[in-house]
Amino acid sequence: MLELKRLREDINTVKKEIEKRGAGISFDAWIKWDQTERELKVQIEGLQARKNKASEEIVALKKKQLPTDAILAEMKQVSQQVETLKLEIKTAQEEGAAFLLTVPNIPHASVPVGKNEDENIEIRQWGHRPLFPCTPRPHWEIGERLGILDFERAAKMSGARYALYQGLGARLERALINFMLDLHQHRYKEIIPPLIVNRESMTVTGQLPKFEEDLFHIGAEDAFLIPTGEVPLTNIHRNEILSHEQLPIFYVAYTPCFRREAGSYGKDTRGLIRQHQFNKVELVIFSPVESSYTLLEQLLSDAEEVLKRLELHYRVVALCTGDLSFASAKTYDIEVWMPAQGKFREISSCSNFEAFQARRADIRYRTSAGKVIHLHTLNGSGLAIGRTVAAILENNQQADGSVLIPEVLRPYMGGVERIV
RNA sequence: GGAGAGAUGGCCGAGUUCGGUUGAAGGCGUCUGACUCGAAAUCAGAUAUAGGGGAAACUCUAUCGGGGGUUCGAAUCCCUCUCUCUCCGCCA
Repeated sequence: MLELKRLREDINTVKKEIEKRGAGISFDAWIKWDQTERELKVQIEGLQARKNKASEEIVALKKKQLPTDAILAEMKQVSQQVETLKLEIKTAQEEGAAFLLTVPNIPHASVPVGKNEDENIEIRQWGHRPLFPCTPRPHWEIGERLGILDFERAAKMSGARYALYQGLGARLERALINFMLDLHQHRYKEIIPPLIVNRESMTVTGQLPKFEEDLFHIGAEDAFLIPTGEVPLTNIHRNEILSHEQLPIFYVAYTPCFRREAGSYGKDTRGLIRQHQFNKVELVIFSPVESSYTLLEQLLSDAEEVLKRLELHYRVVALCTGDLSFASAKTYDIEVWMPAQGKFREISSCSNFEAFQARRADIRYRTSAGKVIHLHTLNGSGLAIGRTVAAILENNQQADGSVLIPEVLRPYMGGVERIV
């Protein structure tokens, strides 16, 4: 949610900034609602003040045992007027608030302006493409041949876009989870959150009200399966006032994630890239406002560190305004090299939401100057586990069909060096 | 699932029986000043958030878990939802 003050004082700049996303949002109706709301508020408050004064007068009259009929009758009327005006203001408020929940965040000044992902900017590359004696196989083929991935049986029990891991495949997935959690321990506090959250939690992080069709909904409870650990982690401090000494707060959590993937029919239909259920290690930071962009770089480098240790070739891109997600002010994607596809694929997304989520969640902190203000939230994948498995299978495949386990994972695999 | 109790400011905790200068006693904490070489102790004062008006001093409005109702007036009465606690049942 954007800052009301900013919208009121500087609507034209805000419009221009939002326009960079290419979202095509009109603020005209909101401006009217807001004006109506403020006008009605002045009227209501005037009447309210009269009522409060009258209330004191009534007490005084009663003490002196004087009649109160006249003033009671008058106040009854005033109360009715207030009632009517309140009904009017409620409509304006509800319409205005509902609209604001659908407005995306303002991109940070450093975000490159562009229409779509083609205009994202590559920041750096790390490592180099592995060389193969013959055409590298896609990871699903490798996984099925080695008997560690079974998509057919997963489809039988659940449908398309589910995976069944077996044997060393399951062990590799678990090894990655533990490796990543251990790696992030030095800065981040480990959390195991609920995987089912309520409507409000989803609204805070921005999945609702706009993207309900992407979520798995549990109708009987009006609850949702989380699409990312970001949701419960960010909601940890909902409606809280923290002290500046507590900040920044770093959290890491392993969670399964659940996504409907509505509208992505035909995309990545094979393999581990796009699943309805996948595992992820998520990093979330609660930051003082002045250091959130420094911490974004920190977050990014913490996520990169995982790929470096796994010795996987990757690049970092800065998303352009047209590719930025709804709640984000600035996002870096980390893309890992996928040899079979011959391209980089997103494996982590690190974002600074500034106060966008904090305002929705009302997460504030007391500054050293004693002011209470909304803090900044950041999150990043550190990393998506399924995609990491895919990257390892493809990048580390050998001519004989086996797959080498990255050295750092071997202690997590009981010393296994190679899947054959 | 059944029966009951509760939710008040940064924290603890009165007030709810009998609705009326109660934005809310008291304590703790925090801040400022006095005392002190300094500190502790002590004393005095200050100490919520949001929004409106005003150059400012200041002033008005809302907020006692959320929503709704009764009333001239609600922390206080009624309804409802959420959460917490106690007892019983069931359960990994």
